[in-house]
Amino acid sequence: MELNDRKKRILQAVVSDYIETAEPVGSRTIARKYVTDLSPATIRNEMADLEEMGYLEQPHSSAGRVPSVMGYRVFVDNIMEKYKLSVMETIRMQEVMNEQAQQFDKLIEKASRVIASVTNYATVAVSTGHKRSKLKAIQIAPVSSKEMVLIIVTFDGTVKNKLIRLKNDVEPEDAVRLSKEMTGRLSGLSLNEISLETINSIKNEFYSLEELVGAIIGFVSEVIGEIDSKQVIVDGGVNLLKFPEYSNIEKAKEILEVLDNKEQLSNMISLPMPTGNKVNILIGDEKNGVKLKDCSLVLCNYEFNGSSGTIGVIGPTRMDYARVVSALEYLCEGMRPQLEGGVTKNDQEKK
Amino acid sequence: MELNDRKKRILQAVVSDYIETAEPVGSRTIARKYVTDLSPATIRNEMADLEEMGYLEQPHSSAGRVPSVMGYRVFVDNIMEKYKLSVMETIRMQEVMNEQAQQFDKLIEKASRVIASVTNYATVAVSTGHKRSKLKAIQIAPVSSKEMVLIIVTFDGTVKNKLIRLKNDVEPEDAVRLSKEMTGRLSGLSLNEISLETINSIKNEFYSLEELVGAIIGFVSEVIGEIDSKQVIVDGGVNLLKFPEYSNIEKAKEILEVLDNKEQLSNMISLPMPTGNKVNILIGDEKNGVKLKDCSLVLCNYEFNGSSGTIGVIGPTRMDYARVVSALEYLCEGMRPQLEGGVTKNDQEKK
DNA sequence: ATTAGCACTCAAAGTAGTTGAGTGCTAATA
DNA sequence: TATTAGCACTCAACTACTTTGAGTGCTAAT
Repeated sequence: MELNDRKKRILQAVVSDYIETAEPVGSRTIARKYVTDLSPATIRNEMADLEEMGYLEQPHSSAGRVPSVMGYRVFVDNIMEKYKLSVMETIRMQEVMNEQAQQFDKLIEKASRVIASVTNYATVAVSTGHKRSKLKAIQIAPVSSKEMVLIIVTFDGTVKNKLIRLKNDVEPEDAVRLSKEMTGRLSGLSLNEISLETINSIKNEFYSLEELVGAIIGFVSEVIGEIDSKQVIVDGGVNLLKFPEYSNIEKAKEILEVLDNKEQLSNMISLPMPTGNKVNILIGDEKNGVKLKDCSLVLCNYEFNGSSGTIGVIGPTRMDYARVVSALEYLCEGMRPQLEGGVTKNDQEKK
Repeated sequence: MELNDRKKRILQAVVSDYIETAEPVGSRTIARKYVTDLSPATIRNEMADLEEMGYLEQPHSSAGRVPSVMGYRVFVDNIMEKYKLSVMETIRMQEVMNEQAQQFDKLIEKASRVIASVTNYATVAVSTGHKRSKLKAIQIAPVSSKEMVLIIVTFDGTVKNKLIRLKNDVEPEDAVRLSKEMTGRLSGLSLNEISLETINSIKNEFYSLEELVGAIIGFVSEVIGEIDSKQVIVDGGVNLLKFPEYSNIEKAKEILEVLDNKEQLSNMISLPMPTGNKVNILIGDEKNGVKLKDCSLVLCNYEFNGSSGTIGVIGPTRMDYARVVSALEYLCEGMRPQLEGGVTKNDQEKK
């Protein structure tokens, strides 16, 4: 049997209505609200076909139809129309993009927050590719003779700092010299390219600053660890509670617990880097080993000053895919490298 | 009527059992499990008295008794026995205290996490008193000739940084000079004592570095803003979902939404600085304007290198107060100033 | 090919009836 | 006089049964 035009129209009606109401959709409803040129009986016949083809399901024999995972799939891939973001929505997203464009880590945090609030689902973001981000500078800023702030800056604009207290005095000049030297030797290397030999040679050269050098090395490895164990940001978990699919606590707990488990989330999101920075939609079934039956996940990759990552929206399978996709695309597009005086795509569109 | 010893025993039984089971407690249960030397009938009479006195309530006429807010109050103030923390519990808390003792902001984050996981309720922490924390140093660390990391360090060990990009080149020497000068002039001042005049005089003196000085001033005011608008940390919200009082979604949503609203939380927690760093227990009724009827809040103040704050546990009124109080007291005690070589109270106890 | 009509299905909502944990009161007991 | 056994009473929670209505599939008419 072929998915002809009429069948498509009816499938679209079922999915759209179900997305809106969360109730099984009957033939009458469709005839009244969507496909007014056909009678319920005809629609019933078509729906029976669609069910046979695997696009629809019936919760029980006298209920309306509900989209199956396959149904959502073709809806998302072939039927769904592009959602046009409202002005308010674009403004809210742009505000964030403009505000804090320098610091990678903060940027993602803000981005997650907007996406959660614009889509009304939950957001998850991880920064991968980070690993490859190269060291730009190591700075030692003396606070007092025994206290230093260590700073590591990478090429993507991530800044990590640590306040340390030393037992021995260190002259500010020495600190400056050391940081210059370390920056010189280590700059351009990716964080995990820094070898023990390099470190040791610095250690030998600055044997008088042994304690400080030790602290720096400790900090560097700490930062490597931190950056490698990708940062996972979650926002908008509570949003999900307003959907009827989570009105029973067990379901709600299930998903909120997943959102609380950064480890698991990271696995779920970061494995399946799909094509370019197109959005990728995972529906229903198990996603990367994490089983969240009735959830969908819309993922989008972003890039920013050489670092990249994935930001995703988690919600019920009955998610407003069109809106979510548009929002994510707009945001990720707007997050492309912001070089000095650079113009992002969204800016251009506005003109 | 007087709250004699026998009544106290029975009240204790009711509260303890209700805390454990979340079910109304009947006279038989008490006679079997707690007050074995009295018959159910006698206990019934006493319970009727306790109800008349306002310490107990009946959900309906043929149910057992449940503690009233007043009942919890006297339980907490006069009846409850101190809970002795298990070794595991103390170890878990100490690990955190020792690990990241230098940086104030990170410390509180970790502390919240442990408390949530040790108590199995939700934790909320704010850092107040921060406002009074004094500026220790302003550092400018050049990354390249056009990029600088600005760093502000306060006396309590808070470090804030920001990566900025300038239009004009700045010589590293100038940056060093400027940061020395600014540290010299501003160090020791609390963040909101920094006056416009001081700022302007620096601006005049370093007119050639106008852009950089401008950026720094912007950053300083940003940091003041950030520190004044207290940082609110929340953890363990999902923990609450396992309690039957939140098995209906509306209730769950209500409390999780409060936990999501940092503004509201901050008001709820930070207003009622009670005596010293003793714990303070708010039961049931409205707390500082936020109405969360069936919740209790156990608060404890901490101090750390001159900054202070409040950490609190939120849970159902039927909370294991004794355990929560002990955990909070232990933790806040352990968080006292960690000066070089200093010994905290908990360390001493161990010996 | 479409549709009106009708019998059929089944979850959800409503209606009793039953059960059992718990109470309060009274009269017997230590 | 304080305690307790005994008993009638209450009421949420559970079960079993009925009703309702939205929705279906099939058939015969258009």
